[in-house]
Amino acid sequence: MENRKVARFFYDIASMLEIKRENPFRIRAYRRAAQNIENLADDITKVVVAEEKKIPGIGKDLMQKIKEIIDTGTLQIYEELKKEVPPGLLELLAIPGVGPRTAKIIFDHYGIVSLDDLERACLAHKIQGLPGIKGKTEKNILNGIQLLKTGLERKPLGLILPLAGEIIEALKKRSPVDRIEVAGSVRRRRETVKDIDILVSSSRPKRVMEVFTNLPQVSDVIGKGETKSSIRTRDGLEVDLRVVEGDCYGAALCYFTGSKAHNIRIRELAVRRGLKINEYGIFRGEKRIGGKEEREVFEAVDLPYIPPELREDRGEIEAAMEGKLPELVELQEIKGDLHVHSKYSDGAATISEIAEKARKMGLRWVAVCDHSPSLKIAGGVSIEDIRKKRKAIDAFNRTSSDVKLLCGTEVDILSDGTLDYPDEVLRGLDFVVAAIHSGFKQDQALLTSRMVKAMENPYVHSIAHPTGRILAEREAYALNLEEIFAKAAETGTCLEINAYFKRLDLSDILSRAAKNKGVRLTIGTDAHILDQMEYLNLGVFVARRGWLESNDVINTMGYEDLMQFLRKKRKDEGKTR
DNA sequence: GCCGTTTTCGGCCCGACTGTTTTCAGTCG
Repeated sequence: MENRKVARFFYDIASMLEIKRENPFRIRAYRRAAQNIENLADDITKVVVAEEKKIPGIGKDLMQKIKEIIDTGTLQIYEELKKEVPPGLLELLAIPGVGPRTAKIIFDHYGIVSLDDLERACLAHKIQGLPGIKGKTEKNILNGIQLLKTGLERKPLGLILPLAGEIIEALKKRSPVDRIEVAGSVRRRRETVKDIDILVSSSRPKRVMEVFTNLPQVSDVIGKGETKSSIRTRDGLEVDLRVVEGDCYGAALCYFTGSKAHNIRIRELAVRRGLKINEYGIFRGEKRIGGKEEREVFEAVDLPYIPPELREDRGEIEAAMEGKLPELVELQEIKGDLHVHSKYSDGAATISEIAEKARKMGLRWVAVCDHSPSLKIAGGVSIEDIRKKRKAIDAFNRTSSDVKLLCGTEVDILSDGTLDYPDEVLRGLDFVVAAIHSGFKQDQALLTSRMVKAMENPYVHSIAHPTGRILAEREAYALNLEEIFAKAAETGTCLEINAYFKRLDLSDILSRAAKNKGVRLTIGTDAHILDQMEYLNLGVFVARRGWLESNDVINTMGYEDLMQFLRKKRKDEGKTR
């Protein structure tokens, strides 16, 4: 999508203006615009052409600049700024502890524009002695560079949640906490997170800090104070703990949950009402008028409660004002998993083990989707074996009343867009999810046409991991998503939210875009071992962050309704054929 | 540069911490 490219221009302009010490509010305007463009569910190019939708934070001037980027591929003001502020200088801003002021001073004196050059200069002690910089700052810069190099990168939520849970349980058990919750991006369920924020209320904060900094998971104590301590875990993750008084727990929870952009909007609303909101409560003048519960913060600015997953300033404030917040799908509403592998292909579990696991998780049905023959490396199921699987699943279903299995497949979309099983075979299956596993490097038109062709098949119910991206490993393949969404809506094909912790594909933003185009979503864990079925919650988090309601997600259907729904596409297609 | 249930001009979120400072600037979340 173009959105990220356009946003990049504005982010860079903001940084360059910052280095030039321009008007801070102008800088903020560029940043906010960049963020809003990045978070836009629709293609910015289309929005600009249509001119019907107002993007918050983008007025006449910035709209003109977006047009310029789309038309010419660049921006005049950007090119001019680049002459004054070399792009390399922006890299230095990525170092924790180095802001625009420090970067500028270093550049002005030594012309340094790269991490390596700055590291050498620090080691040679050439940085201390510059105006406002002494030994300690120099050392901090070095630490910052080190941190940046050794991976300050974000980690997948799925890996972090269990750790956050462990720490919270340990604190509950061993220290005098009254209330305790995870905050920050973990609470907002972002797909990746940089650190874990935990909020506690306690009458004995010192004791809580003591226990926290001595947990077995701790490798270093970064800082330890009365109200805030930070540690690094053995796998290099930073965990911040904050302790507040019970009376301001709600205000603090809001504050530490963020996002920052969301908080700013809420506080702006407070200012207009003559109020002040901070982490210590809600204030009218000097007088505290609330803050014990999170709900009070929203009430103070005349808004309904906004779930943490929506707090990204992606339109949730406006929606809340108009009473149009979505009723987000809940984990408890999910009746089954639409993508699990069994021993028939490369999964580790038998169908009865899968059903037993589903039973334990409180699910009512599971679609067992094994690979098709061309995916030899994953033990693709031959046509002969698929008949055996059909019989085994039918036999299982006859004896099981509480959990049902669907005989499914994850059929390969071959490089010419045909499917890896003939229609006669697909017709005999309950659920068909189609996926691209080869030819990732094909050009956009070809990849898109493969997927479109698959969706036109009346037996294909959903497309697995539609963009192919893998967090921190592989970019999405080149697809025309506008076309994919339109075709999905037209043919009644669903798109998958793959809940495997490294995929989460579709993403939150794309799920929302798909929904807006009239597409329904399926959630599948893509589990290859039983434990991975528990990633189902990650899929729900993506759905919630994508503003999806229960009706948008097929997994909320009971078994009978689901089977009826799955048969429907075939009939509808049959009519038009 | 945006934006308006006090405003089309004059505002624009809030506080903590750190390092460098004799009262504050820079950075961060």
